[in-house]
Amino acid sequence: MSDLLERLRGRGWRMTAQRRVVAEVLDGDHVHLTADEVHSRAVVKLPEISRATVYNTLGELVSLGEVLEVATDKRAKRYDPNAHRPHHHLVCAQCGAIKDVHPGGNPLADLPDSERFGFTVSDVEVTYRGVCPNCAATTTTA
Amino acid sequence: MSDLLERLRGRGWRMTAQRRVVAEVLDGDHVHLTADEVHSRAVVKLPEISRATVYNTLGELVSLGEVLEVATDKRAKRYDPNAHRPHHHLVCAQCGAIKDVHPGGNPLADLPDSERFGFTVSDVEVTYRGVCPNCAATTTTA
DNA sequence: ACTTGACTTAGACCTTGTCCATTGTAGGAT
DNA sequence: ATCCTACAATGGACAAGGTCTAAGTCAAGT
Ligand SMILES: [Mn+2]
Ligand SMILES: [Mn+2]
Ligand SMILES: [Zn+2]
Ligand SMILES: [Zn+2]
Repeated sequence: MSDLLERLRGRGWRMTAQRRVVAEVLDGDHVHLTADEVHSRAVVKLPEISRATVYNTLGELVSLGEVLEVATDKRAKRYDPNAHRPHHHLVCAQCGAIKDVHPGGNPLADLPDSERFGFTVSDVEVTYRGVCPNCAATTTTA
Repeated sequence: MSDLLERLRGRGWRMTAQRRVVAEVLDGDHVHLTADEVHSRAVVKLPEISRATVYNTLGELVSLGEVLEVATDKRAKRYDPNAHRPHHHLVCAQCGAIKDVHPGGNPLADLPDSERFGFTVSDVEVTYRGVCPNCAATTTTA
């Protein structure tokens, strides 16, 4: 993640304790936190950080292309630091757990011209849904 | 759509003017309205229908499997009466227009076991994004 | 026609997210 | 080392989408 901070400084980003903390919270694999989750975790490290700053910083990271917005459920947006490797998502329908996945195939090629309604199609987003091992175990035991 | 109303009555649904109007508003192809859009249109036919009733009725239609919730943008949920023919969506990134599409291929088969993290994967949702003919024309002219 | 439980209503309330005026500060200039 | 100032942070108001409740209404079985 210091990679990220270096790159941002290079882009003229003013480095502040708040921004550092947000970047730290977003470190890791399969991380897809809501803005409020980012805020809760940031508060542990920097008690006075405000909600507005978290939203601002996430918004900037998104515009800079360093973080992705993901909308897997129909509630809050989630923020995904894995922006440099294209991927899709696998979501547990019960607990909401989200994994990054890299399916084979080319879904764009699977959309015939007759199904394009004259659109210029540039992008496709795939969301797999199922039940995670954890939830499966809990349900069968109960 | 009277098919739908018959089926619902058969399931013990009490038939009211409000429910009839909501069902009417949701008739047609490529229909993906937000709850508030449903409400505005319903009000034209039945001026005193309330927002709460629209939300209640949509929620019931979703539980009954007669209407789908679609979250193509990150704002309001959209309600889709085309629940009996599985399909995916093609969305205009500029104006938000949504078309129902039926791609070939089998995205489920494209997710290798090594990318399933022990999940039982049961469903996949594909969203294509692009620019609709209308928006393309407007942009090139301007 | 009567009865009753399901349905509808208005509005309070919640969550997520944005906006703004004010206060604070990072980092270059001296 | 200190000063300066443009940029950043803050808290609170605001807005949109959505949920919940208490009270009134009505569809439909008898
Ligand atoms: Mn991801
Ligand atoms: Mn549809
Ligand atoms: Zn789970
Ligand atoms: Zn368009």
